[in-house]
Amino acid sequence: MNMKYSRQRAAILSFLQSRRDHPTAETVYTSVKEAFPNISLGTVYRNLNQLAEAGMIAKHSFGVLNIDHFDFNTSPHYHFVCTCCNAVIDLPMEPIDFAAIDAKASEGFDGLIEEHRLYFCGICKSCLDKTSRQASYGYVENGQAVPDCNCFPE
Amino acid sequence: MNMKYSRQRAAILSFLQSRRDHPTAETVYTSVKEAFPNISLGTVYRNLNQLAEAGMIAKHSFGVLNIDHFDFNTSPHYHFVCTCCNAVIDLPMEPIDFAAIDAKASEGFDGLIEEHRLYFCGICKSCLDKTSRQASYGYVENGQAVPDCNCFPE
DNA sequence: ATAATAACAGTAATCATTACTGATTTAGTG
DNA sequence: CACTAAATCAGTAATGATTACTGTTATTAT
Repeated sequence: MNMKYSRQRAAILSFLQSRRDHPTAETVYTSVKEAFPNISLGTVYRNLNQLAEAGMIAKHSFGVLNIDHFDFNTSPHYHFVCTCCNAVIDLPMEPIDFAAIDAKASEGFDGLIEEHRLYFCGICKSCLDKTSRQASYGYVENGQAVPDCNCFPE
Repeated sequence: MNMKYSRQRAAILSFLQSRRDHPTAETVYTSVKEAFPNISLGTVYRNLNQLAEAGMIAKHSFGVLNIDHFDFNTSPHYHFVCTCCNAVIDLPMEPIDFAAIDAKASEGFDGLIEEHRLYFCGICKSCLDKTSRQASYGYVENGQAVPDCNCFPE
């Protein structure tokens, strides 16, 4: 199954390259639609999956989210997911040396461990700011400030 | 919102308690249906979510799988997901001390990291066995044994 | 140019999960 | 024990992300 060139796929890849956040298929669709008004969401999904399959982009499926995110950056790095606005943000940390942990996991387990998946959850800067701003204006529920976040609407 | 007793919820919880694997809502449904033929899948989902919300069970959403798994065991432990048969298996390892790693993740990041999610992927014992058995019988594709696994059909 | 086939747009289907609705259970009170 | 409020139920419809299908168009090698 050879990969043939297509203008749509090129546009999708180029859009991904231009972004540092981790767009969803829907976001890619909305953007690429500007240059290709007839492009269909299925085409976007198919191409994103092909590109991921070919190792040219990364597809991230976080359990806390029910939507896939795509990343032009395929080098190993870790992600943070904001449980408030669902933003996916790169963590500026060195790759962790997981050798010891993987070894530990393999002990007493008779299957073959091939990889691990790790990500971090919490509240991003924008949501923290919004939360305190709202708290100071009285948007408080049950004694806790209630963030009504859509900091990075996607 | 008080939690009122219900026979259905009791049966769901008791079923979960009886299992060491990590059943899906569908599996719970199929089993509890034997005692409650009229129970509906929606009821199972609602109760599983309620129980998870109350901290009585755990709900695990792994990115590699597109289906939730439920666990009576709420104590901290790590999981292994077989990418071949999709089984979810407890790893018999001590809880990892993540303090240093969490601290590292927080460095240079201006959001609030509240938790991390970690799990391991690979091939479970049953699938490994099946693979080698198939390989010896010639079920080989592209030079690699192709596991056709459904070891733990769920 | 032509022919083979990958890719397309458009649309329908899938699958896990959630939301809605009117009937039934539960649990506290007199 | 009756009664009432509210949680829960069964059944069904809706949702939302993703994939599959189909007939047409674009790409690429000969």
